Amino acid sequence: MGKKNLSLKDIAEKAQVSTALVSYVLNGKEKETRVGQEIAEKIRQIAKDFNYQPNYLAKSLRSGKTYTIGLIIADISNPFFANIARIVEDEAKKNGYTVIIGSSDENAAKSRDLIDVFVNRKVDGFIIVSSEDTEEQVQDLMDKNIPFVLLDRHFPELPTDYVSLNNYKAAYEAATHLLEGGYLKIGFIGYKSRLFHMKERIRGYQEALQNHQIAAEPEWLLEVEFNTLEEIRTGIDNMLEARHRVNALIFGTYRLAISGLKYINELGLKVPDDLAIVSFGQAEAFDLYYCPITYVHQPMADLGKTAVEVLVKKLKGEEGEKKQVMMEAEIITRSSSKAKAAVD
Amino acid sequence: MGKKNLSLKDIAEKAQVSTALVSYVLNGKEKETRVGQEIAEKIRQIAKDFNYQPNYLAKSLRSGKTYTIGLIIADISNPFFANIARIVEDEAKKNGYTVIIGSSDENAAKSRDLIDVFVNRKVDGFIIVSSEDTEEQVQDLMDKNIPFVLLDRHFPELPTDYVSLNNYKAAYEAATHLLEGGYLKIGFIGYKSRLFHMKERIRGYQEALQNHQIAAEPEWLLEVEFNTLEEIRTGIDNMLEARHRVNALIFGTYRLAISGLKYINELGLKVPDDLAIVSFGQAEAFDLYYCPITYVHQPMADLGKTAVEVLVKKLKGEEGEKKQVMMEAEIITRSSSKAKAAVD
DNA sequence: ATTTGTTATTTAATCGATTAAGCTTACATT
DNA sequence: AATGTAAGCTTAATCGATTAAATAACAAAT
Repeated sequence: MGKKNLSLKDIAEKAQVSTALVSYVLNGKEKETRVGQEIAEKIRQIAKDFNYQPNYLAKSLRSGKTYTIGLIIADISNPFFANIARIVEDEAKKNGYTVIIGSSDENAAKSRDLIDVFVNRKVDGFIIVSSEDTEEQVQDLMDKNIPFVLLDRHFPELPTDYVSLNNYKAAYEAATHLLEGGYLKIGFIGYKSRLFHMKERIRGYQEALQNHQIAAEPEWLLEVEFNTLEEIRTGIDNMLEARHRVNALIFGTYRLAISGLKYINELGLKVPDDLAIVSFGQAEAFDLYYCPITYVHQPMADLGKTAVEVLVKKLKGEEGEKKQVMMEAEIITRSSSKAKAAVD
Repeated sequence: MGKKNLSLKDIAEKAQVSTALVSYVLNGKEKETRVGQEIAEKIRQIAKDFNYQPNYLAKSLRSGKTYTIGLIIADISNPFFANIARIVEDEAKKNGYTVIIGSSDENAAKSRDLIDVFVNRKVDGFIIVSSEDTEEQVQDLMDKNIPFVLLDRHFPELPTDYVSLNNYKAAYEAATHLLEGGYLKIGFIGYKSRLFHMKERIRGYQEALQNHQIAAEPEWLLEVEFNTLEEIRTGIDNMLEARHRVNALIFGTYRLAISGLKYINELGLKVPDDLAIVSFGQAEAFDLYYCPITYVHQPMADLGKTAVEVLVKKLKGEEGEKKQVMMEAEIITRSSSKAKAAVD
């Protein structure tokens, strides 16, 4: 109804009391501050009648708290991050926080910009999916005592809170799953990255082969710079050369899998007979593929939820030790990695 | 370096001047306010040395502007909205705005909550993908003089700014495309909704059939309440009954298409021979499907970009008439709607 | 009558920036 | 010498809320 936004002062005038009383009453401090019953009731009524809404800017300026969380991800248009963002949004809301999201495009400079902007806007804390070469930014946050939690990725050499996945184990299990299905020549397509999570996926893949006495050919590991059809094409061609031809492929992210599968379709290869497939991450596309794709299920809901929990606890001052949570992934087996018939 | 955040006052003390001068200089008003050259330089230097960052809360409280845009969408984890969100984020940033995103889940109550929260946080304006039964909320914003632009969906009876798609025409063309390919028995699966954009898609489909002298069977139109396998299954079964069997299907959203295609796979129907397919909206999954899916391409980048432009213009006071932008979709033809051989 | 205590309320500083208005100088003009 | 005026700064109010400290009003105790 009311056109303009009423302030505390307006309510105070209407109730013929000072702003202090109004503030006390509306913030549930009437007991401690001994506000009279009648006056309190009157104030409450007037606030309600005029639909008083406090100005959060003023509140925040005074209290130093904005009840806002900055979420830095690589790209909100990537379903993996979008899913996480949704969980974070919901969990944050449950705790009375609003989320500002920024997409870094895996770019350290953009990430720094976003963090700066969000710090200026006085977010209470950050949830960050780190990009390559952002250790310094993380260190800065620690120096400035700004609370944050790293999500999905972390830097093992930095003593930060984080919530991420046991990528080594997940990759190890993915490879083992294929090996046990009779696929002994397994390729891996990931990103060329200094980021720990990707390194761990590769290490898991490699150690699984080693522990099964498989001597991996160097061509079996492809680390692309970007997810371009160009690179994927060349890499897969390489893996398919006769003298070291792979019969299974693990993709390090679902997007790489989609690019790879497109090319595999082009080549007319049949999954899983010509090539078995396991991918990290889930995708709608995997369900619709003629041969549903086996994937490493990342517990996005748990990841996001836990990250918010850890951060909110820090924000509420219920600190404790560093919270370093490592979650387990689960292999969802579908036909793309069906065990080989006992031939071959 | 500096641990604590310096305020204007701190800078002023270090420079031995009043806060007013510092404010003038750092806001580029030294000319109008005749600040001395030397002092100005000194202030600038000190601000730089100590990496002074203004407190946006204070600025906003004073100016009444937060340079924040509230974006209300149905669900950030839905790629369609996530893509739009990304565009909006980037465009907003170019204009110096930060975006807060909220997911309404197509639910009027949640939508209202989000709007309230964002209004309290004093966003400068809104970009809204409206849910059903939110006309009142839109009207409230108008009454309160809060700038906003409706995106992707609008209410024809409300005189608001909006940026959306010519859904009628897009659906008409989609149906016509199928008709011209020889598919005369076309079903449509959409949502049961009072929202204009969905009604328009249905109308476009229906009028295309009419104008081609096709008498549509009532079973050909399925309006689901929710996107459940249950409803889809029953509906498609219905459309496939012998006496009025369809040979082509239009899906009203990409998610409906994905659900529908899953069931079509289950049934063992071959696209496009048993059933031709056209879907609204694009999806990664469509590329990977054994028979790539023809779809109505929605110009998300243009939609998002234009919405931000329109809103920012309003925010800058460069008003004018109501901006009501209606964009055209484009049919991207793939094999799922390949013209029938001249048999049948 | 004075002190003490309790309850109920107001005053005013504060958060950090912006900005209209006021105050000093210095110097030019009459 | 008196007046005007422009340059260069400072003062202080303001945005809207919170909250420690001060004050008022009144009852009970000394």
